[in-house]
Amino acid sequence: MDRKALFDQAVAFITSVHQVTYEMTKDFALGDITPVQYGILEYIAVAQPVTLSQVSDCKHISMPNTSRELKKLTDRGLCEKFDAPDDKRKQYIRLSPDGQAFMNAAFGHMEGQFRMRLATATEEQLEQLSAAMGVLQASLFSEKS
Amino acid sequence: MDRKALFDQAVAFITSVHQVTYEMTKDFALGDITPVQYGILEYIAVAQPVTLSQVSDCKHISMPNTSRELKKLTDRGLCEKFDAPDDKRKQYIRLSPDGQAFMNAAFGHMEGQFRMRLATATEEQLEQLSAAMGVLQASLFSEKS
DNA sequence: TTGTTTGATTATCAAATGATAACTAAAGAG
DNA sequence: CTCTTTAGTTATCATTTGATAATCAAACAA
Repeated sequence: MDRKALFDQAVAFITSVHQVTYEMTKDFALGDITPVQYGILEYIAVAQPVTLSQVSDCKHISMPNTSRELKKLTDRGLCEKFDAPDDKRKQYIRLSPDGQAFMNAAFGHMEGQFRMRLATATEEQLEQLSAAMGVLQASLFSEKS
Repeated sequence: MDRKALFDQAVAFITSVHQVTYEMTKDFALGDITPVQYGILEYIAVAQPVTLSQVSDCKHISMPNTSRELKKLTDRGLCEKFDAPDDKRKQYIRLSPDGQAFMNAAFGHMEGQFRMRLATATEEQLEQLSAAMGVLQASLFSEKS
């Protein structure tokens, strides 16, 4: 198989994923939440409870900046910090009820877009889709390295 | 098929794609080119020649800001503007030789990462991969809407 | 115990990005 | 020929984001 052609296909594919992700999320009102803050909330939503260091590592934001943004978010009542029982240096973070509601709305919006895109798909096509994502995530887009 | 589960899988998948894309590109030296500027160059590379308006539309940057960033890039000798023969209002943009060299290096780096990830894959797996990307791009990540 | 590492905070600064208004010139519509 | 729209530019401003230094307390290692 032609690896160069496969690479070109992968570039086009990645571009499409980014493009479609943008289109599926752009018309959700962030209010006064900045894109970076939204990314943090999204990460907390799927991984909570998390420490500040985890947010810093996973979202590639320096600790001082992570601390700053997270302070803003807690001040706005979207998430809560609580001490780790084992290590008094650590702080865990989770979404507050307001934060949960916000993220539920965000994910709900995304899911709506998602369903629209797949509205006309047959059962068989959905199975194919799931299988295709499985294949890709097991190989090209695995995060083990 | 459970659509909610499929949605969750899609969210995880999209996250992985973004994550891996970041990891494949992060250690390429941008020099004094900013991320937004890099995105513009990448777009020009695959779509050249393009007008300013096209860049603005596709990269979701307002015309004034597109004009500003493109001016910086042409000043640095990475791309060139030339008048459209048919419409004197339009300006086409293409990469300069330096810009081409830069983007060749960038794509070369990405391709290296890409090959590393697929180094142990069998011929059959590569075929599967290509097919999987085809399936996804034809359904979930099509950009027709 | 002393020194070092880790987790987090605050303060400050610089740079990148986004937004808006005002403007020019060419093209197109009536 | 006007009027409007399109393509692009310049200038300016606010905000967001990234980067760095200095600090603190707890944990850990010698």
